[in-house]
Amino acid sequence: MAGGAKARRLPRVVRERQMVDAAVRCFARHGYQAASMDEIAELAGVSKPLVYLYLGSKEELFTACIRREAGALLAAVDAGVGGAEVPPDERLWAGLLAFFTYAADHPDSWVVLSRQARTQGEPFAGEVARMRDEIVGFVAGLIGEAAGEADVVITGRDVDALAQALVGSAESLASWANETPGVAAKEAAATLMNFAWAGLGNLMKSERWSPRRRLPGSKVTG
Amino acid sequence: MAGGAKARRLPRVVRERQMVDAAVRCFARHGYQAASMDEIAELAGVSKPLVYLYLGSKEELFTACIRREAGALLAAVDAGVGGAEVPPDERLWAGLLAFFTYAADHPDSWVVLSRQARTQGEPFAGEVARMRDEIVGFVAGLIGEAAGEADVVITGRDVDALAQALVGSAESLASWANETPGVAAKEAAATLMNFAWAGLGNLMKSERWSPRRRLPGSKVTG
Amino acid sequence: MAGGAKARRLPRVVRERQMVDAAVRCFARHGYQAASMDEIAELAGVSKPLVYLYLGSKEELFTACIRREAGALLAAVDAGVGGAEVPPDERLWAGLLAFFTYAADHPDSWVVLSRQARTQGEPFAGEVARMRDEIVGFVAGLIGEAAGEADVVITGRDVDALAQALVGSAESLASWANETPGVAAKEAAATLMNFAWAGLGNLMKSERWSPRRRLPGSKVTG
Amino acid sequence: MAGGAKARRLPRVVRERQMVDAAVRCFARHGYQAASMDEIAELAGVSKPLVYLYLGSKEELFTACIRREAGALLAAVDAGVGGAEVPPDERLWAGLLAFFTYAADHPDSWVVLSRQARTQGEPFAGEVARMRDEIVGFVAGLIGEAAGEADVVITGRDVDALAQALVGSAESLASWANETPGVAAKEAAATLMNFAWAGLGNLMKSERWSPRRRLPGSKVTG
DNA sequence: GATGAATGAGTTTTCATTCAT
DNA sequence: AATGAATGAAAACTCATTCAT
Repeated sequence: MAGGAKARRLPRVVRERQMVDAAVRCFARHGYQAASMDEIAELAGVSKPLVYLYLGSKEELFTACIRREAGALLAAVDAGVGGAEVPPDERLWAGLLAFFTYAADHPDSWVVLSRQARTQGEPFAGEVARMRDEIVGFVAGLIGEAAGEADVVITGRDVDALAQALVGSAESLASWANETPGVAAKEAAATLMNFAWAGLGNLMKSERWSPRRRLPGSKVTG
Repeated sequence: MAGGAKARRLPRVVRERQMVDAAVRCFARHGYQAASMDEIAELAGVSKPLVYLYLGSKEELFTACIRREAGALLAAVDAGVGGAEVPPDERLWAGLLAFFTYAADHPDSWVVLSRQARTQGEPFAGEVARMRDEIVGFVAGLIGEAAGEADVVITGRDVDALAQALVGSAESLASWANETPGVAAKEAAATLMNFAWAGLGNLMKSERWSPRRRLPGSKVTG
Repeated sequence: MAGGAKARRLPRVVRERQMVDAAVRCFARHGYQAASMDEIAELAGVSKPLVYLYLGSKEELFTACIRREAGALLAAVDAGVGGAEVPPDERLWAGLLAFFTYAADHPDSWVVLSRQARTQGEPFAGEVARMRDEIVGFVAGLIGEAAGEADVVITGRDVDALAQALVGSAESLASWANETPGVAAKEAAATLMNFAWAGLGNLMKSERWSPRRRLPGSKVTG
Repeated sequence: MAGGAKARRLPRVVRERQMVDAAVRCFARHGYQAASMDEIAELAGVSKPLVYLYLGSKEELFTACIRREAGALLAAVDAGVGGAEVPPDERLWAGLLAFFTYAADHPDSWVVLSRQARTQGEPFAGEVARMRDEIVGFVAGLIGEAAGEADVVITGRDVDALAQALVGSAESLASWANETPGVAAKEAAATLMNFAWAGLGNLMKSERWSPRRRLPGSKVTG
């Protein structure tokens, strides 16, 4: 008797994967608090005590979800990005493409990481913040590298701020793309690349925007 | 006898404000689900039944928070932005400045709007999405206007995507600024202005970024 | 200024009547527990503290309702029934007619007395039981009287049981008549008179029903 | 180890029965609204969550009580009544006996069915009304049958009204018997049989009661 | 390896009731 | 004569978690 509809007595690793899969889905759909262990167990096709036996507690289960999904996202981006011999804009492009592709392919994972985990306070926010910091750091590195190549001096905080801005726009675009039918990952990546890298390029050329001077109360003149 | 520690028998409007104030704080700190009506009532200095008498239910209370804070944010931005006679970049600058200032001055409000409300599903997500859409629309208008001035043709969806990216980076920067000591609203606005408007400027000049061509599997050559 | 839509500053007696009127209606519709003092006060057109000022408490209010309505029902029946010079069957007929008429004219009152009050345990059940006992006693008196006239000896308990049965059938018929369109009070009274007085008459003649004798397991024979 | 004071880990069916038993008792004593789930759970010897897990909600629990008890009452009556070959008066006698016996043996059940359920509005009143209608229908059938045998023509509504009256008197007697020490089921059934069947018999013989004619305002003359 | 049975602790919500004016 | 403001107490219901098998 092989290939029954419901496999019993599976090895632990398989069962754990099923459970975390189910949990990611539930957490994505309902949020951490509203997702119930009952529902997760049912969706995983196991009994509740087994979930506790393998994953410990709801908190640990959520943490496991965050860790696994964060790792997968980072791995996907890392795999897409080339080594130091590739110029920074190419590396950013590759990273963005990998990122948008991951977000599109794993919408539940993306919702958990970008939304649910960050609103649940510690320890979850910290857990996902670590991953985000890594990405921000990666982007900051690229920006710094580009600045170096262009012989431009930028303060560390400016670099951080720019990286934050870029990552934020990527996050926003990813969610928008997931919710808007017909927006491909490649398209989103291209838009962002145009938007961001060009802006960075100008910064490199020290072309900064500043408000025009005008007399208080007077109308603006061309 | 003035200035007692605990004011009793206040008029309804005052009490309602106190309650919504307390609720915003609790919801910001713990999220919608984890915040308890008990805690909110205590923080507001009233009994739970009064909260229900005046605000109806937890759901209505959260909605009231979202509406009030979204209104305040929009009002702040609207008040900062000039009319159509002001050029778009100036209007964006003014809007960003007002936005970052609001987020810095009302961190709980900002957390509720940007994080908590958006993760709680309907009807809350929709409530705050309306406000965000207004801002995205405002930014999209500016971008379109700038494109018109530069005689550049951009598709509506590209404008939308750019607006999403810009708003996303502003959100990201606002949260980062709030969590990073010593980052002023003006500074954040300036960074974003440089980053974003310059990027848009390049787009206007049709200078687009595109990946360099390379043979599959081959190394990239500078 | 006379004849306004909402009269304020009414004399106490009037206000109390309004309140008890409203209470009877609410208690009839929702039952004692489910009826809320808020609703009663609103229906009476006064504020809740006034209800408490005049009627004391929910329990006292319900008791007041029961007392007033029970008194009204008894008064109606008493008024309809003649004195001792009238023969018992005529008195029963008059009482039934008055009773069915009252129940039809005051359906809320009847619901409160027959259903709501009796299910709420003490002290309410006792309150209404007193009234019912009076009616049962009245009926028992008539039966006893008729027995006396017919020179038949019946035990007190038999008389009680017969009175209980007669009153129960009257109650049942009254509720049925109120819920069944087109059944007049007079009709119900006539049906019951036929049904009951004839049965009593037979009893008077000592014609009793008893199960026929039959052999166990055998078929019944004519 | 048998006969422990408190049995733990019982199969679901057993627990459910215990819970419904306890619920019937509480509902009978306090009514639907006043009975608390806490008390029911305690009386059943389980925790509240288990009650909710097995029975769903207070409403469903009450419905379950009504259904079970109504079913038991109907089954008891059905079992007592013979088939169509038994003459109608014998069938009525058997039904009444079974009915009074059931009411005496299960006083809580009887209180729930006759009082509590009928005052709680829909869906409970409807639930129990179905059962009562079955009994009324059964009685109406007997009356009709008897009328047929006696070659008497009665309208359907008269039959209905008589059945309502008979059932009402049975209900009244049952409650009275339960509250009055020393009244046996058999005695109550006999009283009712004498009272009711004789009355019906007279109806069959078309001996109807009617008020004597008298001049308006005049005294009655023997 | 896996589960049916069970619960402590907490949630939102409601309501009769009172105070201060 | 009358009320807007306010609450203590308790209700229904849920959920993460564990035990015994």
